[in-house]
Amino acid sequence: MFRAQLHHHLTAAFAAAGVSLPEGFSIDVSLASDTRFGDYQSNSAMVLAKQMKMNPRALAEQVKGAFAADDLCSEVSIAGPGFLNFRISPEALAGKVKTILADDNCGVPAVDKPRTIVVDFSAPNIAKPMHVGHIRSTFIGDCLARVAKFVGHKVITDNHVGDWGTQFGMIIHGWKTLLNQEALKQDAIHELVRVYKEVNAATKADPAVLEICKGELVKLQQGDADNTAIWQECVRLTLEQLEKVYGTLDIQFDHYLGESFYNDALGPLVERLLKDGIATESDGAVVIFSDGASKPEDDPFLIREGDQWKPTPAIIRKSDGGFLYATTDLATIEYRVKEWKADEVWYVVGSPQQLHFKQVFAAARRMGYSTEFTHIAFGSILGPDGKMFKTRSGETVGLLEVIEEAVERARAAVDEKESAPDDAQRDEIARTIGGGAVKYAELSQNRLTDYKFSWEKMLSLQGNTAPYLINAYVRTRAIFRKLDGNVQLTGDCELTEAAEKALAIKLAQFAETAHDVLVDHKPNLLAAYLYELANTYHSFYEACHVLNSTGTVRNTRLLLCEATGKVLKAGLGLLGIRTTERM
RNA sequence: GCGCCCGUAGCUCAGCUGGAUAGAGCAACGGAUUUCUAAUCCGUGGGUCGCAGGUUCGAGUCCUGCCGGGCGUGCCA
Repeated sequence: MFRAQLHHHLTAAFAAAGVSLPEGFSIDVSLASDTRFGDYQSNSAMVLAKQMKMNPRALAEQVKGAFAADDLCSEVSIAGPGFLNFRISPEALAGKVKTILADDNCGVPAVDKPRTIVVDFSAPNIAKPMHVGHIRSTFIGDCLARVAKFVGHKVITDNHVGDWGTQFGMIIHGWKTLLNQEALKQDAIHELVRVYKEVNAATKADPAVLEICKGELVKLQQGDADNTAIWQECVRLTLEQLEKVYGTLDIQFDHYLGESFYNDALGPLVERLLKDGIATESDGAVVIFSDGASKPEDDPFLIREGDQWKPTPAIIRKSDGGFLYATTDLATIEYRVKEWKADEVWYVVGSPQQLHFKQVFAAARRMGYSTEFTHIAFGSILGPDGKMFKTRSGETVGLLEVIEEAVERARAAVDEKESAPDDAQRDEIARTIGGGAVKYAELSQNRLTDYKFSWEKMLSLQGNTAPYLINAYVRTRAIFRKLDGNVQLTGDCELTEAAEKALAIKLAQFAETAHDVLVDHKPNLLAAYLYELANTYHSFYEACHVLNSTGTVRNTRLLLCEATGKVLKAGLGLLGIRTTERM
């Protein structure tokens, strides 16, 4: 990629200019903040001059004089206090366009050292529907897994479903007393939720019911055959329905190892932690306290109370003998490291669980695991009142409901345009556009900030949306459809018009973007890039007519169209969004 | 109380390890179509980047304090 090439040449130029870099200093090359100055820029001369108390402008001149990459850059200039600006030569751009067309990965280089990365995301609960609150983890996790795989990592996706927990006491009791078999066949999750809610209400009215539920839970935990069978059926029915949802979302998992998968490992794990002195007993529970290895302010097991530090241990076994999700998470780590040889584990889970993960990761390190754990946190989707969507409150919007509404609206737009001859095709187009719109609404957003859920946002088909990007792709295809196979593309590629060059440089930057997404695990960088690419293509499309042109100009533009279509399709694919040939 | 996160245009949001005149979309207004899909393009207006200090050639970005909001903080996940 150009940025890496420039970085290489610039580093050499600093050395050739006789500048020795301070320890730990790395030269920066970034996209130009304003394309009037160039395609790429470096601020390193200014930063370095400051550190070394030199004149930044003079240092920049020195480096510029030593910079040798005539084949890559048509222009190197210095501006302001010492910005180094680089313009990529039309020849290099043309070469890159051809590389994108020839390469399966659109010219995106693979990482030097592929790693085995487990991505843990989505994690819905059994006997509960997926609601909009699951959007973030599901879409972000899927996207990051796709990108990681795309750049050459070995990726294992694992859906850590919530298939074990205290709610099963109530569900089992409800199953035995309130279940409607017909309704269960119709919509299993819906019926399970109904039963759960009814029992939940009953326990509040009558403490005796609560006792019965607790009894059912204990029986389940002790391996009672009837209750185990009911639980297994709940899991089976829910997963069956979830698979359909994931199917419509184009999301796949390599594994569905839910919490229950680790049940047998929990007891021995706690005993081992006790034996190794990592965990201790406290008030009847087994907990992990601080080991004092890190500074108090960095210690996840300490919290400041007034002017002293008070312990906030991770509890791994309750005083009643029950285990908690910290226990399960530790057992899960052991499995992923031992069985899958994971180098990294990414947890795509909301930011409220920050402390929990800090503790779990710290405990895992104390257990001797050097695996790199990352909590890929995200903000909350808020209700119209600005408060969190609560899982319990029932006032949530279903994930499928949102998708269906989006598809319906897209279908109306498709009908209006009459872009496809028959019904089945229009349905397919509407699904692509509607589903894509919902995904894009999420993925184009910075994951760390909260945002208010709005139908308008999720369903918008105008502006910076998936339909806009898909439309750009459709336009690339329409041109080739018009040619009806009557074209023989050659290697002739001469970029002369500003719009052509702008498009070519944008295409080239897919490589940088694909890698940048993983630096901070931010899909919105990819979405922003694709939006810019589509925007640049639309401008090119208006400025440079393709089919009316001839000779090399025509061939060049056709190459640009082909490359744009290819990158858009690949990029949207990384967001988990499909494309369509017409719309 | 303490910790973490957030506050940017009327609304929804970008803003990459500090960089050039703070950008998009929606909404508003004005243009563009005998030509490759107008779900498009081009343009106009719109800002005390919560407030006050500080660091420096340069701060939306880093530091301190304050205001406002959210989340978390020993036996739910």
